[in-house]
Amino acid sequence: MALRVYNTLTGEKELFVPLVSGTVGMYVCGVTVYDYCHIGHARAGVVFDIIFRYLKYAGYDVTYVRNYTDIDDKIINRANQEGSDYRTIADRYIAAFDEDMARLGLQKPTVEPKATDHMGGIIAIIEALIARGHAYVSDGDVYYAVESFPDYLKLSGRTLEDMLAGARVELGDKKRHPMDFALWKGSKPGEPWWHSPWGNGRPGWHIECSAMSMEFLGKTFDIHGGGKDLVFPHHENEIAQSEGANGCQFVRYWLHNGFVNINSEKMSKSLGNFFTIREVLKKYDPETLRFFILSAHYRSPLDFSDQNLDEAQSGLERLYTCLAALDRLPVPDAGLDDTPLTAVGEELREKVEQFRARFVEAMDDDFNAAQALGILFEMVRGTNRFLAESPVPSGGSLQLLAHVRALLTEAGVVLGLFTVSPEQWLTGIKAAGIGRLALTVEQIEQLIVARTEARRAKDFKRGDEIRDELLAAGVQLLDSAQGTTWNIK
RNA sequence: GGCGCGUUAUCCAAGAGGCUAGGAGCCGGUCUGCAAAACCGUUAACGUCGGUUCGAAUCCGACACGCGCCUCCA
Repeated sequence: MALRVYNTLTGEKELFVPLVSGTVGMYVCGVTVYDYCHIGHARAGVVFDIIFRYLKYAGYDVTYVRNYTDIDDKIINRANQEGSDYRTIADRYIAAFDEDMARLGLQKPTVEPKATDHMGGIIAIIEALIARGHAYVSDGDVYYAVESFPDYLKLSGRTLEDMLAGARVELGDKKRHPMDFALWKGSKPGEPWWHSPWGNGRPGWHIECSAMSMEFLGKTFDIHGGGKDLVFPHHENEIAQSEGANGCQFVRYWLHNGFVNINSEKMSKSLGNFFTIREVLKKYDPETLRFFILSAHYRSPLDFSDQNLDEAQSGLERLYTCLAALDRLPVPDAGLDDTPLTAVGEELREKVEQFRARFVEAMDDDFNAAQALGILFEMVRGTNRFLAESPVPSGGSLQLLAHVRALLTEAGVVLGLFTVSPEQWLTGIKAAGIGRLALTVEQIEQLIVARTEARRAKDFKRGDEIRDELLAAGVQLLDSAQGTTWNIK
């Protein structure tokens, strides 16, 4: 029973052993704040949120750093387009990011630093790199000399020759080698700038993450995460900067989440096939989106479609329906009860006893949330079966069911699910559908009354007509002994 | 072109040498005036061709197809 994680650096699942026993330092690349976040950002956010949650559940004292890159060419371009300044753009999209992530139920990282608050650290690293012969000044810019760092590209397992064979590298006359990258860029007129030993300018992309991770986690730390698309060049360059400047290992375990696909193709800005988080949340509940993300292993591609989101909602509804049934049960007596459980009850008791170990086993295996969900569903099935057999449980049966509820809640905390009460979630799903109906709630309820009267008069033909009419309008009737309620189809 | 990943039933998706994953759906049942919902039960799979092995979805090789990175990306 020990946590194993897939390390991009070695290409293998490894036993996770932190630098300092009992603590974990984790840095995850946040976003460059120049636009609203899309579903790919949602995935990265949720994936590292559950990694954060699970590490804490496993007993670690976790320092989780997730940055905002709030100075970059894209932000400047956006500001120029809008005729505003980089700060206005950055602040607007930081606020939007915070709002989106909060809606998805992400826990706040320990620290959320901004690049522009770390200019001192950035400049210090560049100075160290120049002093160690890893960087050079060229006409107001500073570049990293990739040939000075023998380990360059160790994360993606390639060589400079491999990369150049792609033949899409631009030759810049300021660079000594085409793969050299900017650490500091001299500012052009009208651009934001900071003082530096090389003149006024701004940091290149990559260096801010080296500076902020070192500031909060030290020269060497345990986990660095981000999307797969950051492996090259971003993380590769971070390694070159941090290890070049500090002369020691930068990160022990590199974790990368897979892409969100649309029709099996990567969702990305350049392809234009992306959905923003706020668009999707107009149609789907945030926990449904989270559940969908958790339903595949974090390194696998995840195909985004309405059908898949609908299926995720059905699955989550099954879990919530069971929780709602559990919540309707009376509180069990404290006293012991010797009434033996039925065979079905014994089966459930066994599931309850094994639950925590199986859940931990799944999560210990490189955070396999999809497998963990399977274990939840198995317990739900056992519970439903037991409740079907003993609809009015008492004594020891109630205690067993209370135990089920506690375990589901416990797993829910790790997965970030079941954050609202089951009744509330189930009615929320219903309420979300009402806006899309042609009928008002009053009309629906009038029709239901008319149908009830028809049925009482044994006019089933008329009753069924009303039922079909409502169904065609998207309203599904639920008859029960207590009367008729309804749902959105 | 270089490097890497994937292909599991109708669909989504775990698993990684012998041990029921799971969800959605289909079908059957309970319930119902009949239905629906809910619940229960049930079904079925490992891209192709070879190899290793007592035994292969799982390991090895080839092939096919799909995807990713090599340019800004979570």
